[in-house]
Amino acid sequence: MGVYLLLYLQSSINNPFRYVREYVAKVVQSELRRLGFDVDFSDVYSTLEIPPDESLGDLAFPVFKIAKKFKQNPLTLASTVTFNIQQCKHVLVKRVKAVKGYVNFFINTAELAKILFESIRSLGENYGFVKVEKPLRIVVEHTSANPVHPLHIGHCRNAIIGDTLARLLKLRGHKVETRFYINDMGRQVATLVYGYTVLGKPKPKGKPDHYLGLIYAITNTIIEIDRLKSEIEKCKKSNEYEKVREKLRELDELISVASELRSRDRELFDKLAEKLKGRDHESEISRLMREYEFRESKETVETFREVCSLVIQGFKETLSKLGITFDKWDWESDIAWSGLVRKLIDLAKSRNLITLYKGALALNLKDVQEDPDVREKLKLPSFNIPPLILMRSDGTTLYTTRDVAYSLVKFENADKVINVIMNEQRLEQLQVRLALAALGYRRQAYNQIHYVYEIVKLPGFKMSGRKGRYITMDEAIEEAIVRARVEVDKRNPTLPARVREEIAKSVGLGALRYAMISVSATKPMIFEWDRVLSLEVNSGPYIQYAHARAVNILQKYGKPVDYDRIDYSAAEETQRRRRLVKLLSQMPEVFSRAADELKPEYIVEYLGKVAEEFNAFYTEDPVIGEPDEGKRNFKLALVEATRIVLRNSLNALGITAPERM
RNA sequence: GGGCCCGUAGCCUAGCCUGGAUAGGGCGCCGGCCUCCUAAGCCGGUGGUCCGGGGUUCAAAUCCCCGCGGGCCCGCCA
Repeated sequence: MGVYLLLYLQSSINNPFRYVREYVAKVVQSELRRLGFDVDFSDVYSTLEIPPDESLGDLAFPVFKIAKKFKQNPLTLASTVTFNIQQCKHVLVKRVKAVKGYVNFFINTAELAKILFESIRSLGENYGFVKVEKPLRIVVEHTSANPVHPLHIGHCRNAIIGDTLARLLKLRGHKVETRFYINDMGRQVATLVYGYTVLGKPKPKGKPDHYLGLIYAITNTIIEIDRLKSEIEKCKKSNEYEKVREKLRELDELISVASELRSRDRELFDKLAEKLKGRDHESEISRLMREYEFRESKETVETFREVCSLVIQGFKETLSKLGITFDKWDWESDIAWSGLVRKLIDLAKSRNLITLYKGALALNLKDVQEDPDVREKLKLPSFNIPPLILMRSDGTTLYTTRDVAYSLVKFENADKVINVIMNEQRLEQLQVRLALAALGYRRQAYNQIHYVYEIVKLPGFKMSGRKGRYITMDEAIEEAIVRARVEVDKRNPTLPARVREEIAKSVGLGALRYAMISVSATKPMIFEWDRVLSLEVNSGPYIQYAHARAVNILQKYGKPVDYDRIDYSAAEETQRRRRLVKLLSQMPEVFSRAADELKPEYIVEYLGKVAEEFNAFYTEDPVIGEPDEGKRNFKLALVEATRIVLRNSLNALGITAPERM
């Protein structure tokens, strides 16, 4: 028992269910050892599982592996172990039963409840957030949308995933830094600058990112149309009619895009079309890019910065509505201007890694791909990744090259870097890591995680910033709040307007955040208002509602819970109470796994279960009306524990827990 | 052509990494429950070739191989 006591002191107070596992694992291990089977504690611990049906038990040890290892009949072994365990008394174990090769344990829930309540009482708003022993410095780069249009619902998924990961890691005890990469050197920003300049740099009407986004989409579409038209002429001259037909179809599509855009702001569209007429777009945009990268023109530099700053101002406004902020905003151009990109190219030269690919300066990735250590650590696919082109013929650099440099910047003060970037960029992200490895930056190559998420589609089509076809994040947020407000007004017409508005915000934003992480990131998502902004079961509001009910009971009761007069036998009286006690004790485990494996959806799933159990408990087991004082105190403590678990878990996901709704 | 991701009831989704006991939820549909802590709720019913076929294993939704369907990538774009 001395060992158990020690374990109790170590882990029970902040992680009740883990303590139960350790306790049971210890019991199993010592029985097996007594029988002459030498097994590791950690093996037994990790083999324990929760039975599919609680009538089988609360925790189970399948003996199959061990039976095989020691050449025993699994059924007999399970029975023997069970019989032996039954010979001693174990505080936390109520009953043991052997079933078809499993040793099934029934937990003494009254004892578990004691530990749980003690933990809740002493930790309160920190309950569940178990810290890692060795904190890491972790950078989470996310959102990083091109500063040429407003954030749309695709970025919304990215932002919410990234922000949630950062929250989890921070609560886990890591030192987290969030970063936004401002991709201001690409062709896209140059295109916007081009359109913005020919218009005479107009002052934005309305939200700047929305206004500039429209200018960008119009400029881009007109350029594309002009390009297609000249290509069609070329093909006609060379009698390539198949191609002509194909391009005409493309042109048709673009013209309908143009008409959509024109209907959004006729005056702006016509003016832009007028100003762009007859210009050589390609060479003007290339000139702008050159002038910016090499800082050849002060005016160009200022215009690029001005345009990006305006859009970013819009980003910040949007993100702040969801409570998302960044520690650092990194300008791609700053990295290029710092000379770091140049240094990397020199490094590649000195290491003899430069090759010519398609006539351009490129990084040889052949040797690094053959390194078995690299192959394994980077999980390389079984095909050859061609050399990475570092520079255009005109001497300007490319996105991927600058991204390699940016990786080094992110790693300056970090042990690990997590990039939340869509699936489309998988190969590019792999190339970055491969390039890092080739250049000798193994630490960076191996500790950079590409956190992949799939794009968000609209029911009919794919969103496109270039075509101006998107649902903006601002619209989504607004709509979410509006929908929630309708419900709040219906249910609580007597509350002051200010309070109703606050609840509507909490519920609407909660629904949005919950929906965005309740689907695994690698699954494509189709955005439908009714699904994303659901206010029903298995939604953010469902969880919040359970929380509000818990708060309501405690408020109605009006006094603090009396933990000294609890009749713990109440814990064993109903299945519902047992389940709640077990579930609530599991929060620390669930949270830790979610943070360590970067899977916030574990918490979503867990919250669903807790809310469901609590709602059922709420309807079938009156708390305040309980006549027996000891039992009433038990129930009150259970409600308090539920309240804290729900609130803490919601907060970990960036969702607020309203006290009433 | 090559590579990566996804495929679980009419629809959405968990479980897959680390194989275990009758595959969990939700939406929808059908039927019940507010003189009692907020019905954004609860209870019951309906609905499954876990894409298909092989293999490994005492045991496969889960691991391996071969296919099928959908998405994405393979640019001196980002």
